[in-house]
Amino acid sequence: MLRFFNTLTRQQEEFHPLEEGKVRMYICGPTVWNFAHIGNFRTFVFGDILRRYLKFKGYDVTHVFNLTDIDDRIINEAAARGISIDEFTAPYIQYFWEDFDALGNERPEVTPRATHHIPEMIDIISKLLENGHAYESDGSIYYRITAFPDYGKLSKISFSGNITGGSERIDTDKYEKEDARDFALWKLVGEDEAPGWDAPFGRGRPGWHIECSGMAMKYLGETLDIHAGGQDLQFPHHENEIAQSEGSTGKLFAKYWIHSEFLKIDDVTMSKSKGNFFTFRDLREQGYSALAIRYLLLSVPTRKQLNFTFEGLQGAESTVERLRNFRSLVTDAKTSPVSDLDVAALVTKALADFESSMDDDFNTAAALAAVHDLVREINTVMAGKGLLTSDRDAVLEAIAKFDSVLGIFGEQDSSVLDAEIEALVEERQAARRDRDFARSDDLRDLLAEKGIVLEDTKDGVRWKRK
RNA sequence: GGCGGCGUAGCCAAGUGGUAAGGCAGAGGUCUGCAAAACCUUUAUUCAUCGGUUCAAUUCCGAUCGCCGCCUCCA
Repeated sequence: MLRFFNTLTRQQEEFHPLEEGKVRMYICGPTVWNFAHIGNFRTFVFGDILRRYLKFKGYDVTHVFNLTDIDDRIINEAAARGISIDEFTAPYIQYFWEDFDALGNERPEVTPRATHHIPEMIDIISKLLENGHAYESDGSIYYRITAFPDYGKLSKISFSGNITGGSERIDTDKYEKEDARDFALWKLVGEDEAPGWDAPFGRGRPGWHIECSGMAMKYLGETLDIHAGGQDLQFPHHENEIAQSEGSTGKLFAKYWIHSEFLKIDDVTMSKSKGNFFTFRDLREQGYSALAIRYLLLSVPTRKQLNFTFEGLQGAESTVERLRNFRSLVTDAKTSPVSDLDVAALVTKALADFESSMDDDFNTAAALAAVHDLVREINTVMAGKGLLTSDRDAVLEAIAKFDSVLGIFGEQDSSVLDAEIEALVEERQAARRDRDFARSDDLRDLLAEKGIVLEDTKDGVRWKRK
């Protein structure tokens, strides 16, 4: 049974079964023209782990991932250049997906553009106006928080001494709102002064929370199973989504909320405002592999902050290499009629440990420990008497299962070398047989330059791509 | 001011009321022409500090110190 611990809302104090073997999940992505930094991608990698694991458990997953394009800067900039919003955002979106794919993430089923869903947003706002959860003021539409007593249930924010009262950040006179906490659903823009969309309640632009309610409910229904995103979105974004959605439907909006914690760089939180952020591509350009970056990002459970260090990234590089070596060693393992250990039992235990760890609120650190335990145990068996044929197949199957969730083993190297390389390997083998080690070492260096690393074993030469 | 999180070996870290997973790095060894890979051994009498509860606390409670976040565009 899948359990989601560390529940954040009153709704989650009891377990909501995921019905009908189906999971509908929604993740808030970044604004498209921001260059998502590596901390952003932690959230997206976890979203990917989440959907992969649910599929592993046999659920049919529908995953909606929103890269938002409703942003005043985008709308204004596109208008200033005389191009459509889609034309303006296309290169940014492409750039994002390149990184997303390179990190080994599966594409979500639905990746909607907010600007293509204005009617859905208008529909929700109209309902909220009808049932008294929203009001018009000075041409704009605001959400009436006093009409939604549950407001604050997700973030457990109490407004007793908070925003309504003494916060210096809110200038209550600046807004024509009934209550300082009320937030904009629809922002009026003048007839010709700026780009906007026509609505029954006037020409304007959506507020920055309504898009997620609109798209989530359009594609996933009025009640979602899982809603995820970065921790910083919990308040106010997700709180406001709940208010909008539940205010308009009267139904539970999301059964589970999962918030990814921030990334720290040498114990300082990475953020745009601090300017201490770097992107996935920065790390790639420094020579780190996508697999190692992915490994590092998922090596700490998503609800805890991860302290990102280059020492740690280098360590992840070594770890990923060890995992890849392991799969390669098992694939090529010479089978033996006898074995030192009950490998079938080890595999069964590793799979069980992996699954129970993941079931426990997606404890990836513990799940990885199960993988590493099996790797060490099987390496020991291979270093001893060897693997039974059936055991080798069982181990390879287990690796495939682990990796269907984690995606950290990467592609398996092609088993075919091109003829030129093949000839060089043969030549080196001949030199070794003749004990011409100088020649043999030269050839090994030459192959290394061509990206082929050789390892001599008692069963012959092994090679892998660097 | 309101709300929340964290402090475990050189580094990244899991975890539990009964006495510390895993990875990286380090040291020694096995194997090897060398290298690489792999294996074995080893690295926290201790989980920020001080109290309390308990037969027993790293794990519960309280206090203290330190660090981080949300409340404001960022995942």
